[in-house]
Amino acid sequence: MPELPEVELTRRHLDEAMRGRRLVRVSTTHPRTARHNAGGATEVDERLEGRTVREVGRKGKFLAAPLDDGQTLIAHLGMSGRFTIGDPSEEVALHTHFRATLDDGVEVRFIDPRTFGFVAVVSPEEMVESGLSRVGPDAWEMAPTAPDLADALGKRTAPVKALLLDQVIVSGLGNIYADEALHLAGIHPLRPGGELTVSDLERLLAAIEIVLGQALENGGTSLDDLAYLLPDGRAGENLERLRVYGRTGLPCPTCGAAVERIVIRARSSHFCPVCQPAP
DNA sequence: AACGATCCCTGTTGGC
DNA sequence: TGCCAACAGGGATCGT
Repeated sequence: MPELPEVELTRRHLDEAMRGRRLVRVSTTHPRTARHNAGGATEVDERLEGRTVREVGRKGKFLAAPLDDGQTLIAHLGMSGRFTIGDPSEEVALHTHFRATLDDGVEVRFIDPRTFGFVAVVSPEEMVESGLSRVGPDAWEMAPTAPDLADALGKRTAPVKALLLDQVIVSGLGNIYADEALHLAGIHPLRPGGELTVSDLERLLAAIEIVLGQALENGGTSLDDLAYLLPDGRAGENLERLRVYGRTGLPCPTCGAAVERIVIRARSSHFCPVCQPAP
């Protein structure tokens, strides 16, 4: 699944290809991909065509590209979305829902089998109304300090795992890296968020930085099913570096105990029962 | 307000 | 071997 590292690697490729480029022709071909614009695919295409991309940025798992007229192109990879950058003559892959031809002849495509992702174009006013304005501090670029995080968690009673997935508190973590960071920090996923000490949170923030940094260095995590691929078609190599995610029953890399799996908020959580003591 | 459940979707997997 | 139900999950939405 694309989480912060995969989105960031995608951003770098898109910025390289799109910065300063004009969108000559845009074609959105799936209604769910355009669902965040009331006018659907037609509106997305019309509002994007002719615009020039200033740069491609990112906040959490959202890609946000400001345009020359003040609008912003927003994209989310959902759980199966990926971009490709290439020649318009290349064969169009199944589940290609968005295509944009740039003024240098390059074509950017969005492929998303499960359609959890989307492409949207918003004005500054619409930006305020959109979910993007509510996205919290980016876990990589502007991670909060431990005291700030303690403040944000307050007396929250929800499991820390659920709170890490809440993009309002810290943005960019998904199921894989949340599990990985909690393991590295030695924190059980069911610990109530508000009960974590500043010391716990310092270890957690350090773990998040390590886990995300390692994933970025390794080109992201490509699961074997709906493999996440970089825009250049390469697969990430971080899968083999995962410590607990998807490793139920296998030995914990730290102590050797069998990794366990439980369900929290309808999401699988993997943890070591020894290194991450139950609350 | 906070929390938890439900829904969306389709490729893959596992059980019979 | 073949079929089909179950599973995976980010975020929006809704009920409590």
